[in-house]
Amino acid sequence: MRASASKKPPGTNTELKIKAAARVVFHKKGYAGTRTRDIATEANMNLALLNYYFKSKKHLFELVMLETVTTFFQTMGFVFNDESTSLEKKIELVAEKYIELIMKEPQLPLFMMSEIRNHGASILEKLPAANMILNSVFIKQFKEAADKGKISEPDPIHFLMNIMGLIVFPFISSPMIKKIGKLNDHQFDSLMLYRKKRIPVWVKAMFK
Amino acid sequence: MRASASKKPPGTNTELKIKAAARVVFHKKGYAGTRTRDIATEANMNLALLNYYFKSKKHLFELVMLETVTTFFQTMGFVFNDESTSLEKKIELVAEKYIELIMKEPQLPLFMMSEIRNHGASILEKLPAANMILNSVFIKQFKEAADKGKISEPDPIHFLMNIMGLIVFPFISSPMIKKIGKLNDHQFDSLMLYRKKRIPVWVKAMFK
DNA sequence: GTCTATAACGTGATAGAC
DNA sequence: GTCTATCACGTTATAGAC
Repeated sequence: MRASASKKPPGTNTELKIKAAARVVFHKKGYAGTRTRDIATEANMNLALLNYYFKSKKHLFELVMLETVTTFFQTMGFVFNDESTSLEKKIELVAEKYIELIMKEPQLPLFMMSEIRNHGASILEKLPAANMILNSVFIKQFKEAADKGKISEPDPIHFLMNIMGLIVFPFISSPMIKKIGKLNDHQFDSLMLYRKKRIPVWVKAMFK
Repeated sequence: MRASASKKPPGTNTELKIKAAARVVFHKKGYAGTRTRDIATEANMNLALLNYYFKSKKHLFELVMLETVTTFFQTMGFVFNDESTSLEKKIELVAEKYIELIMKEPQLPLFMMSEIRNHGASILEKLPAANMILNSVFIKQFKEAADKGKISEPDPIHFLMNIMGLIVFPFISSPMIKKIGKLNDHQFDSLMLYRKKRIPVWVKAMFK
């Protein structure tokens, strides 16, 4: 006999299954490209259940989107606001955490970028991501290093763009990369694991 | 009195207008997100004309897509296969040409990546892009430099990913970048112009 | 070639039985 | 809570007049 163990209501089982299926399909096909029927099928559920648990396709999408974007920025937030790690260590951790995250969910970056372009402002408004980053320990450490002349580029926005570009771009362009490099999925993953170690080295060299 | 100047039939005027409108709308909203009515409106045309000149939405899309992808890779092809320029010069030219191209059409990279993910293989099969790059003068020069120990990373695929990541990622993530950096459109463009000069420097430092 | 009207179909959502 | 059947609507595509 199982006691009702959790403190917060986790939602029913079917509700969770639907949301998980929605995540998979939305991430793969985007909002405009997914059919609610695809989600139902992916969840092994009836179509009517989608509208019973979640009012509409739009509402379900917004739930998924918010969770996805939150996850993405939290990964950065945890690393960037750790008082106990150095600037160099933070670069290593960001590369490590993001490459691990995206290897588990390769669709994530392209999904986020596409849908933010389409549904734009409204998504980003809901998140305190901008200030979370601007006021982070990371930025403070970066500016200190820049003031001491240890960094050749004073604007941290380039630092951020470069790190994230090196991490994220290969995943976004993976079909092309695989084609050009004549790589299968496994070989592509190996390259990304290799980059996990090399990106911090490259970044340090760039800004030295 | 205008002579019929061109050698190849350019298509009628309305046909070209429709295709131009289709490019704009498809680039902005993607295949699944665009309505044929949107294209007709953008072109100031009647909806029926779309199907008269181009058989279907899908067919029109494939024309646009092929032209877009071709343009994208040709930009790389011209630079990479110039026998008269050095490896270093090629890096400068790629950064310059792509940043200029994408500043004129900011939707281009995200459109390409998204639609290649969806309609996948079929698009890339039509292009000899992979071999064009692999057999390029650029790759030859890269390998020569690597053999002489002038480059710390022997696999050119990382070189390519890094250059393109530094160039393309900021555009793909521009809504986030603008939010995080509290930038307006003009300030964002200034950053990209700055990067046009800096990316070659960064790339050289990375692989030295 | 261009237009209006409409057919044919797909999709989001709901009613109502169980 | 779950299912089947169906509605209401938007969208692509075409028929047919001009």
